[in-house]
Amino acid sequence: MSENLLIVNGNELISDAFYKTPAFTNSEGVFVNGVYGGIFKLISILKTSEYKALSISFSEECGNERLKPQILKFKEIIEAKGQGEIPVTKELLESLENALKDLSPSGEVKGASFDMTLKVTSDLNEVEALFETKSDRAAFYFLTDIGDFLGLGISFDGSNVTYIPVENFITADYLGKKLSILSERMSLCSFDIKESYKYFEPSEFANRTYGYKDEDVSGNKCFDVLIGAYLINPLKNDYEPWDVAKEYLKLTLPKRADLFGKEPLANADIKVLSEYASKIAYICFNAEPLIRAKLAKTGMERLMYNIEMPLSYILYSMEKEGIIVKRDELKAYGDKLLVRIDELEKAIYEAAGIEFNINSPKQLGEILFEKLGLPAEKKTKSGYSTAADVLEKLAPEHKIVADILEYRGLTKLKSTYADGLAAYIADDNRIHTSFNQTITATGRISSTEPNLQNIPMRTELGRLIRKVFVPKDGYVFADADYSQIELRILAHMSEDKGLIEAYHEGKDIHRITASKVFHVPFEEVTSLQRRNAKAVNFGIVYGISAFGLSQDLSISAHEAKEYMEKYFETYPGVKKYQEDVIASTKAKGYSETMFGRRRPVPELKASNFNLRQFGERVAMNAPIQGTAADIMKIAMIDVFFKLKELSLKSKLILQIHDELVIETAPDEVDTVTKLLVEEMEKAVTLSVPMEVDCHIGSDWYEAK
DNA sequence: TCGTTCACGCACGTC
DNA sequence: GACGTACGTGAACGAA
Repeated sequence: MSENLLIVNGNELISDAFYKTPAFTNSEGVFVNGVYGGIFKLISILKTSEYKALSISFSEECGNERLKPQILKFKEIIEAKGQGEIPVTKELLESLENALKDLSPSGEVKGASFDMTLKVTSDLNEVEALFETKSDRAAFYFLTDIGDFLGLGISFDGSNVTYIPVENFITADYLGKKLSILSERMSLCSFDIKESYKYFEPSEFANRTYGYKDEDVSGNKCFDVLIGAYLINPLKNDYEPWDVAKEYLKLTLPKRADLFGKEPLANADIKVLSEYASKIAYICFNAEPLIRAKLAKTGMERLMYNIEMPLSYILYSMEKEGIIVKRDELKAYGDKLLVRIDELEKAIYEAAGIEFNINSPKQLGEILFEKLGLPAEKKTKSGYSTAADVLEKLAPEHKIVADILEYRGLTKLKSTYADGLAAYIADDNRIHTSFNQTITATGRISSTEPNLQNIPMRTELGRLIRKVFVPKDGYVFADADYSQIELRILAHMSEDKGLIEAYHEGKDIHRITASKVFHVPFEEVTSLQRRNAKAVNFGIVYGISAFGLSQDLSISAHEAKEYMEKYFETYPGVKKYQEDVIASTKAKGYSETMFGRRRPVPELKASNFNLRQFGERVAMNAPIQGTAADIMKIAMIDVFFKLKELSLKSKLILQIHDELVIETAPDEVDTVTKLLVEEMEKAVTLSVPMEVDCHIGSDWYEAK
């Protein structure tokens, strides 16, 4: 009960708002800025946290003639809602919002305003003095523009903000060092903190040589408002500062694009720059406690403090390290593809009797289904589907189809990988991808510019690209991946006896499944049976439908349904688990991983059947995929700090969901291999063993 | 009118 | 199920 009760001192709330909100009157000419601001704050707290009830106390004392009537007015409004503990309901929020409208002279609800004093200085003495400020925390924001560091906004109390432009003695490195030192004695908060690690290193990580224990949640070191907002709701498309300002503080901050457009920030007015950076620091300072409280309420403190925050530092380090790509060999690979692409292009034009743009699904559709009269399977919104699986079925009908498929495959390799990757090779001959921590709905990391998490693997020709990814001179790659981590998590979470037992046997899991499902001895499982069982195992993890499975295996929906029924007979715990997880997700409105990471699933309550079905698949998949992501993140942190503890030269450089790549010094190969396998396997203890395979190679092709 | 920019759909690479 | 990128297309926009 007490956990969910918000206790408010009414006098303080209104008094605080009275001084922070500019004076204004309601339509009757009575000053109401304090009431307005107070209710505004109350609503924002109630909305961003999970209080079940509200209790507001008042005292006679208020010490200010102008303040008193506003406190009384507020008391009147609150007492109309009930006495003592008032339940927090939708109705309560609505009536509070209506009260706001009544208070506003125009009837329009306005956002709160920045209660901020901004000082701009680059005077060395002043800056030195500023960094001596006594406080238990600070919020800052590095204003950067395509690599240029322009200035720093920083606040120690959430109302006085200083903007320090980079000039003269005040360099980016100087400010970074100041922050590093500051981090030794106070908690630091920023927005998208990974971007500031270029200049500053929090002492928590700089001095750390070991991972994080489950039991000590390291609550108060670094804090990233962006990551916090993401954990609370991972479904949003973006988390710009203005967005957080609006959601948590009801403040309006212009979007960066609106303020500066595409002009380089260096050209912008110092006043605009300083205001923008300072407001973000202000937002961080004031949103931090709200977000911390919400993370505590929702049980995501460990995720935030022990996992995501240290991870952001590690991702920065991996990005900075990068991976060497052999420019010339990549070029040669592309040229080789081009020869064959040209041949195919000619053959396709020849067969079609006309030159057209093969890359255009529209034109291709017209050629195949109208000019050549192949049997069409109209699928997409805008015309014929020419997707690979459709074309494969058409292949026997006309020789052009096979050529088109090959052409598609080769041009994909050429444009996305050969040419695409080449554009990202930096002067140090390395590709420095961006690992994004706040994109995915499930908790996975994503990689962009370029995406190094989808380098070809399936076909031999595609896989050859991996030969151009190499470690530095004399070094090798150590590549470690979890074996079927998601299926193992399913076994653990579903507590299915058969599946758990199967993993303890330590034999080929797909073969065991086939043997059980098709009732044949382990040794007599055919390769087709194994393939089918594997597809079902795979599909189950995705919460696949019978239709989806039928597509995967190119069998009828009826057959697919039979497979799934047989599967559920074999592993009844899995079926039970899936039903339970759908029900609980629906009841709670969100799914949860083993570590408490949440994903809202509003689709489960949709009236549209297909959307609801989608919601069910999400509910089945998100806890599995998300738990795998959590485990890998823990492993990365343990591996990273272990490398540091042992003062190894080897560096973690890539993560591909269930796989880690370390650029390994030749004399450290044995240590690193052992370390990787050990740390990854012990990142979590499940009811099934965790298995990690590690390979060494002199390029990524060989190491995989 | 022409060229550029943008959002969108499609196709396909990975785990 | 979860992503990111390349490409073609058509609409919107601005300059000429």
